[in-house]
Amino acid sequence: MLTNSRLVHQPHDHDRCINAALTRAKGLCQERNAKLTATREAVLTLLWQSHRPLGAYQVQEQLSKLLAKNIAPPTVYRAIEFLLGLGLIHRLPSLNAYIGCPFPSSNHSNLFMICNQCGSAAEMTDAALNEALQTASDKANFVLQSQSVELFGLCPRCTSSVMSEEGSNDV
Amino acid sequence: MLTNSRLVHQPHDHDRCINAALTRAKGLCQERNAKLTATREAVLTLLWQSHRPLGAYQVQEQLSKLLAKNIAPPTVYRAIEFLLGLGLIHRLPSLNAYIGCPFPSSNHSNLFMICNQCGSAAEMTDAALNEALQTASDKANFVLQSQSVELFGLCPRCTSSVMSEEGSNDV
DNA sequence: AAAATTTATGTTATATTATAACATAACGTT
DNA sequence: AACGTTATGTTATAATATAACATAAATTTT
Repeated sequence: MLTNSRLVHQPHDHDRCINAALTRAKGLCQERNAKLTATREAVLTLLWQSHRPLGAYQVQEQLSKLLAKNIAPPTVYRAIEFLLGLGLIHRLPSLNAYIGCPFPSSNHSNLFMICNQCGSAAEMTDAALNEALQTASDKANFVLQSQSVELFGLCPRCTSSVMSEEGSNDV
Repeated sequence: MLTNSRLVHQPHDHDRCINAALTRAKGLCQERNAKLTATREAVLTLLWQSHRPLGAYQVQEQLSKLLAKNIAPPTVYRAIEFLLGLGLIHRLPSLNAYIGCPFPSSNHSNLFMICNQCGSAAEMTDAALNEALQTASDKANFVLQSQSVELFGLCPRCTSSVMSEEGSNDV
Protein backbone atom coordinates (compact mmCIF):
# COMPACT_ATOMS: atom_id res chain seq x y z
CA MET A 1 0.00 0.00 0.00
CA LEU A 2 1.24 3.39 -1.03
CA THR A 3 -0.45 6.52 0.25
CA ASN A 4 0.02 10.13 1.15
CA SER A 5 -2.98 10.03 3.47
CA ARG A 6 -1.04 10.68 6.71
CA LEU A 7 0.70 13.64 5.23
CA VAL A 8 -2.41 15.15 3.74
CA HIS A 9 -4.32 15.05 6.98
CA GLN A 10 -1.67 16.18 9.38
CA PRO A 11 0.04 19.50 9.78
CA HIS A 12 3.31 19.22 7.94
CA ASP A 13 6.01 21.20 6.26
CA HIS A 14 4.27 21.62 2.98
CA ASP A 15 7.25 23.21 1.29
CA ARG A 16 8.82 19.80 1.41
CA CYS A 17 5.85 18.38 -0.51
CA ILE A 18 6.26 21.01 -3.18
CA ASN A 19 10.01 20.61 -3.42
CA ALA A 20 9.80 16.85 -3.54
CA ALA A 21 7.20 17.06 -6.29
CA LEU A 22 9.38 19.40 -8.32
CA THR A 23 12.40 17.20 -7.86
CA ARG A 24 10.48 14.15 -8.96
CA ALA A 25 9.12 16.04 -11.93
CA LYS A 26 12.54 17.16 -13.05
CA GLY A 27 13.89 13.65 -12.74
CA LEU A 28 11.03 12.14 -14.66
CA CYS A 29 11.29 14.74 -17.41
CA GLN A 30 14.98 14.10 -17.79
CA GLU A 31 14.32 10.37 -17.99
CA ARG A 32 11.65 10.79 -20.61
CA ASN A 33 13.38 13.55 -22.51
CA ALA A 34 10.45 15.87 -21.83
CA LYS A 35 10.79 19.53 -21.16
CA LEU A 36 9.49 20.96 -17.93
CA THR A 37 9.06 24.51 -19.18
CA ALA A 38 8.40 27.47 -16.93
CA THR A 39 4.66 27.33 -17.57
CA ARG A 40 4.45 23.63 -16.89
CA GLU A 41 6.52 23.91 -13.77
CA ALA A 42 4.36 26.78 -12.57
CA VAL A 43 1.17 24.78 -13.13
CA LEU A 44 2.64 21.80 -11.30
CA THR A 45 3.67 24.04 -8.43
CA LEU A 46 0.20 25.56 -8.25
CA LEU A 47 -1.37 22.12 -8.14
CA TRP A 48 0.93 21.36 -5.24
CA GLN A 49 0.05 24.50 -3.27
CA SER A 50 -2.30 22.39 -1.20
CA HIS A 51 -3.66 18.89 -1.03
CA ARG A 52 -6.88 20.09 -2.54
CA PRO A 53 -7.59 19.59 -6.23
CA LEU A 54 -7.87 22.72 -8.36
CA GLY A 55 -10.08 23.37 -11.36
CA ALA A 56 -8.45 24.44 -14.62
CA TYR A 57 -9.81 27.95 -14.29
CA GLN A 58 -8.56 28.25 -10.74
CA VAL A 59 -5.17 27.33 -12.13
CA GLN A 60 -5.59 29.89 -14.87
CA GLU A 61 -6.39 32.63 -12.38
CA GLN A 62 -3.45 31.83 -10.16
CA LEU A 63 -1.11 31.30 -13.06
CA SER A 64 -2.02 34.69 -14.48
CA LYS A 65 -1.19 36.27 -11.15
CA LEU A 66 2.03 34.32 -10.79
CA LEU A 67 3.30 35.19 -14.24
CA ALA A 68 1.83 38.70 -14.06
CA LYS A 69 0.14 38.41 -17.43
CA ASN A 70 -3.10 37.04 -18.71
CA ILE A 71 -2.94 33.35 -19.44
CA ALA A 72 -5.63 31.89 -21.67
CA PRO A 73 -7.30 28.53 -21.05
CA PRO A 74 -5.50 26.62 -23.80
CA THR A 75 -2.15 27.31 -22.16
CA VAL A 76 -3.41 25.90 -18.91
CA TYR A 77 -4.98 22.87 -20.52
CA ARG A 78 -1.82 22.18 -22.49
CA ALA A 79 0.29 22.22 -19.38
CA ILE A 80 -2.26 20.00 -17.65
CA GLU A 81 -2.24 17.61 -20.57
CA PHE A 82 1.53 17.43 -20.46
CA LEU A 83 1.59 16.76 -16.74
CA LEU A 84 -1.18 14.18 -16.99
CA GLY A 85 0.77 12.43 -19.72
CA LEU A 86 3.75 12.01 -17.45
CA GLY A 87 1.57 10.95 -14.56
CA LEU A 88 2.71 13.94 -12.54
CA ILE A 89 -0.86 14.95 -11.85
CA HIS A 90 -4.26 13.31 -11.89
CA ARG A 91 -7.69 14.41 -12.96
CA LEU A 92 -10.59 13.85 -10.59
CA PRO A 93 -13.52 13.36 -12.94
CA SER A 94 -16.28 13.97 -10.44
CA LEU A 95 -14.78 17.33 -9.50
CA ASN A 96 -13.46 18.44 -12.87
CA ALA A 97 -10.28 19.16 -10.99
CA TYR A 98 -6.61 18.31 -10.96
CA ILE A 99 -4.16 17.38 -8.26
CA GLY A 100 -0.47 16.58 -7.98
CA CYS A 101 0.46 12.92 -7.84
CA PRO A 102 2.66 11.96 -4.88
CA PHE A 103 4.17 8.89 -6.55
CA PRO A 104 4.30 9.54 -10.27
CA SER A 105 6.98 7.03 -11.10
CA SER A 106 5.20 4.00 -9.66
CA ASN A 107 3.01 2.59 -12.38
CA HIS A 108 -0.02 2.55 -10.18
CA SER A 109 -3.76 2.34 -10.31
CA ASN A 110 -4.99 4.74 -7.78
CA LEU A 111 -7.85 5.60 -5.52
CA PHE A 112 -8.75 8.99 -4.12
CA MET A 113 -10.26 9.78 -0.78
CA ILE A 114 -11.95 13.12 -1.11
CA CYS A 115 -13.15 14.93 1.99
CA ASN A 116 -16.64 16.33 1.66
CA GLN A 117 -15.87 18.90 4.30
CA CYS A 118 -12.41 20.32 3.70
CA GLY A 119 -12.00 19.26 0.07
CA SER A 120 -8.68 17.51 0.59
CA ALA A 121 -7.88 14.55 -1.60
CA ALA A 122 -5.49 11.82 -0.53
CA GLU A 123 -4.27 9.20 -2.95
CA MET A 124 -3.74 5.55 -2.21
CA THR A 125 -2.79 2.55 -4.21
CA ASP A 126 -3.93 -0.66 -2.64
CA ALA A 127 -3.20 -4.19 -3.83
CA ALA A 128 -6.32 -5.66 -2.27
CA LEU A 129 -8.52 -3.15 -4.02
CA ASN A 130 -6.88 -3.76 -7.35
CA GLU A 131 -7.33 -7.47 -6.91
CA ALA A 132 -11.00 -6.96 -6.14
CA LEU A 133 -11.39 -4.83 -9.25
CA GLN A 134 -9.61 -7.42 -11.35
CA THR A 135 -11.75 -10.20 -9.92
CA ALA A 136 -14.92 -8.26 -10.55
CA SER A 137 -13.82 -7.58 -14.12
CA ASP A 138 -12.98 -11.22 -14.66
CA LYS A 139 -16.40 -12.28 -13.45
CA ALA A 140 -17.91 -10.17 -16.20
CA ASN A 141 -15.30 -11.14 -18.80
CA PHE A 142 -14.37 -7.51 -18.91
CA VAL A 143 -10.80 -6.67 -19.93
CA LEU A 144 -9.78 -4.01 -17.47
CA GLN A 145 -7.55 -1.31 -18.92
CA SER A 146 -7.83 1.61 -16.56
CA GLN A 147 -9.89 2.79 -13.65
CA SER A 148 -11.14 5.76 -11.73
CA VAL A 149 -11.94 5.24 -8.08
CA GLU A 150 -13.14 8.21 -6.08
CA LEU A 151 -14.24 7.85 -2.49
CA PHE A 152 -16.16 10.62 -0.78
CA GLY A 153 -16.46 11.08 2.93
CA LEU A 154 -14.73 12.67 5.86
CA CYS A 155 -11.00 12.85 6.30
CA PRO A 156 -9.46 12.09 9.71
CA ARG A 157 -9.07 15.76 10.60
CA CYS A 158 -12.64 16.69 9.77
CA THR A 159 -13.95 13.63 11.57
CA SER A 160 -12.15 14.38 14.78
CA SER A 161 -12.50 18.10 15.03
CA VAL A 162 -15.35 20.53 14.97
CA MET A 163 -14.56 22.74 12.05
CA SER A 164 -16.03 25.42 9.90
CA GLU A 165 -17.92 24.22 6.88
CA GLU A 166 -15.00 24.96 4.62
CA GLY A 167 -12.58 23.13 6.82
CA SER A 168 -9.14 24.19 7.83
CA ASN A 169 -6.91 25.98 5.41
CA ASP A 170 -3.65 24.15 5.91
CA VAL A 171 -4.49 21.18 3.81
CA MET B 1 -23.00 -9.88 -6.60
CA LEU B 2 -25.60 -8.06 -8.62
CA THR B 3 -24.96 -7.16 -12.23
CA ASN B 4 -26.53 -6.58 -15.59
CA SER B 5 -23.30 -7.44 -17.34
CA ARG B 6 -24.56 -10.56 -19.15
CA LEU B 7 -27.57 -8.74 -20.44
CA VAL B 8 -25.64 -5.72 -21.60
CA HIS B 9 -23.17 -7.73 -23.61
CA GLN B 10 -25.47 -10.20 -25.22
CA PRO B 11 -28.15 -9.80 -27.80
CA HIS B 12 -31.41 -9.62 -25.91
CA ASP B 13 -34.96 -8.39 -26.09
CA HIS B 14 -34.24 -4.86 -25.12
CA ASP B 15 -37.89 -3.88 -24.91
CA ARG B 16 -38.00 -6.00 -21.81
CA CYS B 17 -35.22 -3.89 -20.29
CA ILE B 18 -37.16 -0.74 -21.00
CA ASN B 19 -40.45 -2.10 -19.74
CA ALA B 20 -38.89 -3.49 -16.61
CA ALA B 21 -37.21 -0.15 -15.93
CA LEU B 22 -40.50 1.70 -16.33
CA THR B 23 -42.31 -0.73 -14.10
CA ARG B 24 -39.66 -0.38 -11.42
CA ALA B 25 -39.77 3.38 -11.76
CA LYS B 26 -43.53 3.50 -11.36
CA GLY B 27 -43.38 1.29 -8.32
CA LEU B 28 -40.64 3.31 -6.71
CA CYS B 29 -42.44 6.58 -7.38
CA GLN B 30 -45.61 5.26 -5.85
CA GLU B 31 -43.69 4.10 -2.79
CA ARG B 32 -42.00 7.44 -2.38
CA ASN B 33 -44.99 9.54 -3.30
CA ALA B 34 -43.07 11.04 -6.19
CA LYS B 35 -44.59 11.88 -9.52
CA LEU B 36 -43.24 10.29 -12.65
CA THR B 37 -44.44 12.98 -15.03
CA ALA B 38 -44.47 12.58 -18.79
CA THR B 39 -41.17 14.45 -19.14
CA ARG B 40 -39.47 12.41 -16.48
CA GLU B 41 -40.76 9.16 -17.88
CA ALA B 42 -39.62 10.17 -21.35
CA VAL B 43 -36.12 10.96 -20.10
CA LEU B 44 -35.93 7.67 -18.27
CA THR B 45 -37.08 5.84 -21.37
CA LEU B 46 -34.48 7.61 -23.47
CA LEU B 47 -31.76 6.66 -21.02
CA TRP B 48 -32.91 3.09 -21.39
CA GLN B 49 -32.88 3.09 -25.19
CA SER B 50 -29.51 1.38 -25.02
CA HIS B 51 -26.95 0.26 -22.52
CA ARG B 52 -24.81 3.21 -23.43
CA PRO B 53 -24.78 6.31 -21.27
CA LEU B 54 -26.15 9.50 -22.81
CA GLY B 55 -25.04 13.07 -22.29
CA ALA B 56 -27.61 15.62 -21.15
CA TYR B 57 -27.62 17.31 -24.52
CA GLN B 58 -28.10 14.03 -26.32
CA VAL B 59 -31.13 13.53 -24.12
CA GLN B 60 -32.28 17.05 -24.92
CA GLU B 61 -32.05 16.44 -28.63
CA GLN B 62 -33.93 13.17 -28.48
CA LEU B 63 -36.48 14.48 -26.03
CA SER B 64 -37.20 17.42 -28.31
CA LYS B 65 -37.84 14.99 -31.16
CA LEU B 66 -39.94 12.69 -29.02
CA LEU B 67 -42.15 15.47 -27.69
CA ALA B 68 -42.07 17.32 -30.98
CA LYS B 69 -41.19 20.63 -29.40
CA ASN B 70 -38.04 22.31 -28.32
CA ILE B 71 -36.95 21.32 -24.84
CA ALA B 72 -34.45 23.56 -23.09
CA PRO B 73 -31.55 22.25 -20.99
CA PRO B 74 -33.07 23.06 -17.59
CA THR B 75 -36.00 20.76 -18.28
CA VAL B 76 -33.63 17.92 -19.05
CA TYR B 77 -31.44 18.59 -16.06
CA ARG B 78 -34.46 18.76 -13.78
CA ALA B 79 -35.70 15.40 -14.94
CA ILE B 80 -32.21 14.00 -14.55
CA GLU B 81 -31.96 15.41 -11.06
CA PHE B 82 -35.29 13.85 -10.14
CA LEU B 83 -34.29 10.45 -11.49
CA LEU B 84 -30.89 10.61 -9.84
CA GLY B 85 -32.57 11.42 -6.56
CA LEU B 86 -34.63 8.25 -6.73
CA GLY B 87 -31.65 6.21 -7.81
CA LEU B 88 -33.35 5.39 -11.08
CA ILE B 89 -30.35 6.56 -13.04
CA HIS B 90 -26.67 7.15 -12.40
CA ARG B 91 -24.23 9.77 -13.53
CA LEU B 92 -20.88 8.63 -14.92
CA PRO B 93 -18.58 11.46 -13.95
CA SER B 94 -15.77 10.67 -16.33
CA LEU B 95 -18.16 10.74 -19.27
CA ASN B 96 -20.50 13.51 -18.16
CA ALA B 97 -23.21 11.08 -19.03
CA TYR B 98 -26.21 9.34 -17.53
CA ILE B 99 -27.51 5.80 -17.63
CA GLY B 100 -30.46 3.87 -16.30
CA CYS B 101 -29.92 1.88 -13.15
CA PRO B 102 -30.91 -1.78 -13.42
CA PHE B 103 -31.48 -2.26 -9.68
CA PRO B 104 -32.65 1.04 -8.25
CA SER B 105 -34.32 -0.33 -5.17
CA SER B 106 -31.26 -2.12 -3.80
CA ASN B 107 -29.33 0.34 -1.71
CA HIS B 108 -26.12 -0.37 -3.49
CA SER B 109 -22.70 1.03 -4.05
CA ASN B 110 -21.93 0.41 -7.60
CA LEU B 111 -19.18 -0.05 -10.10
CA PHE B 112 -19.34 0.55 -13.82
CA MET B 113 -17.55 -1.31 -16.53
CA ILE B 114 -17.33 0.97 -19.51
CA CYS B 115 -16.25 -0.39 -22.86
CA ASN B 116 -13.69 1.77 -24.60
CA GLN B 117 -14.77 0.39 -27.92
CA CYS B 118 -18.56 0.19 -28.03
CA GLY B 119 -19.31 2.59 -25.20
CA SER B 120 -21.55 0.21 -23.29
CA ALA B 121 -21.64 0.47 -19.53
CA ALA B 122 -22.55 -2.44 -17.30
CA GLU B 123 -23.21 -1.98 -13.62
CA MET B 124 -22.15 -4.32 -10.88
CA THR B 125 -22.33 -4.28 -7.14
CA ASP B 126 -19.78 -6.51 -5.55
CA ALA B 127 -19.39 -7.27 -1.87
CA ALA B 128 -15.67 -8.02 -2.12
CA LEU B 129 -15.02 -4.70 -3.77
CA ASN B 130 -16.98 -2.80 -1.19
CA GLU B 131 -15.09 -4.56 1.57
CA ALA B 132 -11.81 -3.61 -0.07
CA LEU B 133 -12.92 -0.01 -0.30
CA GLN B 134 -14.02 -0.02 3.30
CA THR B 135 -10.75 -1.57 4.42
CA ALA B 136 -8.74 0.95 2.45
CA SER B 137 -10.76 3.78 3.96
CA ASP B 138 -10.28 2.38 7.44
CA LYS B 139 -6.55 2.22 6.95
CA ALA B 140 -6.55 5.93 6.31
CA ASN B 141 -9.12 6.71 8.99
CA PHE B 142 -11.34 7.97 6.26
CA VAL B 143 -15.09 7.85 6.86
CA LEU B 144 -16.47 6.54 3.61
CA GLN B 145 -19.79 8.05 2.60
CA SER B 146 -20.12 7.45 -1.10
CA GLN B 147 -18.10 6.29 -4.02
CA SER B 148 -17.64 6.41 -7.74
CA VAL B 149 -15.92 3.47 -9.36
CA GLU B 150 -15.51 3.48 -13.10
CA LEU B 151 -13.60 0.77 -14.92
CA PHE B 152 -12.55 1.23 -18.50
CA GLY B 153 -11.63 -1.54 -20.86
CA LEU B 154 -13.14 -3.94 -23.32
CA CYS B 155 -16.49 -5.63 -22.89
CA PRO B 156 -16.85 -9.34 -23.68
CA ARG B 157 -18.36 -8.69 -27.09
CA CYS B 158 -15.68 -6.28 -28.20
CA THR B 159 -12.97 -8.56 -26.90
CA SER B 160 -14.17 -11.60 -28.78
CA SER B 161 -15.21 -10.13 -32.07
CA VAL B 162 -13.59 -8.02 -34.73
CA MET B 163 -15.72 -4.96 -34.85
CA SER B 164 -15.88 -1.51 -36.29
CA GLU B 165 -14.33 1.22 -34.18
CA GLU B 166 -17.73 2.35 -32.97
CA GLY B 167 -18.75 -1.13 -32.02
CA SER B 168 -22.01 -2.81 -32.67
CA ASN B 169 -25.22 -0.89 -32.44
CA ASP B 170 -27.39 -3.26 -30.49
CA VAL B 171 -26.00 -2.45 -27.11
C1' DA C 1 -66.02 25.07 -7.43
C1' DA C 2 -63.02 29.26 -6.47
C1' DA C 3 -58.97 30.58 -4.04
C1' DA C 4 -54.68 29.47 -2.28
C1' DT C 5 -50.70 26.67 -2.25
C1' DT C 6 -47.46 23.69 -3.98
C1' DT C 7 -45.06 21.47 -7.62
C1' DA C 8 -43.49 21.24 -12.29
C1' DT C 9 -42.26 23.27 -16.49
C1' DG C 10 -41.07 27.14 -19.73
C1' DT C 11 -37.86 30.75 -20.93
C1' DT C 12 -33.93 33.61 -21.09
C1' DA C 13 -29.60 34.31 -19.89
C1' DT C 14 -25.25 32.97 -18.33
C1' DA C 15 -21.73 30.28 -15.72
C1' DT C 16 -18.30 26.67 -16.08
C1' DT C 17 -15.31 23.42 -18.33
C1' DA C 18 -12.83 22.30 -22.45
C1' DT C 19 -11.12 22.39 -27.27
C1' DA C 20 -10.41 23.87 -32.33
C1' DA C 21 -7.85 26.50 -35.40
C1' DC C 22 -4.48 29.25 -36.69
C1' DA C 23 -0.51 32.69 -35.61
C1' DT C 24 3.75 33.54 -33.46
C1' DA C 25 7.73 32.60 -30.79
C1' DA C 26 11.36 29.81 -28.79
C1' DC C 27 14.42 26.02 -29.26
C1' DG C 28 17.49 22.63 -31.43
C1' DT C 29 19.96 20.97 -35.35
C1' DT C 30 22.65 21.42 -39.03
C1' DA D 1 21.51 31.87 -40.71
C1' DA D 2 18.04 28.49 -42.44
C1' DC D 3 15.24 24.84 -41.27
C1' DG D 4 12.29 21.91 -38.75
C1' DT D 5 10.23 21.04 -34.36
C1' DT D 6 8.08 22.11 -30.17
C1' DA D 7 5.72 25.34 -27.19
C1' DT D 8 2.93 29.22 -26.44
C1' DG D 9 -0.27 33.08 -27.75
C1' DT D 10 -4.76 34.40 -29.43
C1' DT D 11 -9.41 34.26 -30.86
C1' DA D 12 -13.33 31.97 -31.11
C1' DT D 13 -16.42 28.51 -29.87
C1' DA D 14 -18.05 23.89 -28.26
C1' DA D 15 -19.97 21.24 -24.48
C1' DT D 16 -21.81 20.83 -19.93
C1' DA D 17 -24.53 22.86 -16.32
C1' DT D 18 -27.18 26.24 -13.52
C1' DA D 19 -29.48 30.81 -11.95
C1' DA D 20 -33.42 33.49 -11.97
C1' DC D 21 -37.75 34.50 -12.89
C1' DA D 22 -42.39 33.58 -15.43
C1' DT D 23 -46.09 30.58 -16.33
C1' DA D 24 -48.82 26.55 -15.98
C1' DA D 25 -50.54 22.42 -13.92
C1' DA D 26 -51.86 19.77 -9.99
C1' DT D 27 -53.30 19.55 -5.13
C1' DT D 28 -55.25 21.24 -1.09
C1' DT D 29 -58.06 24.30 1.43
C1' DT D 30 -61.86 26.86 1.98
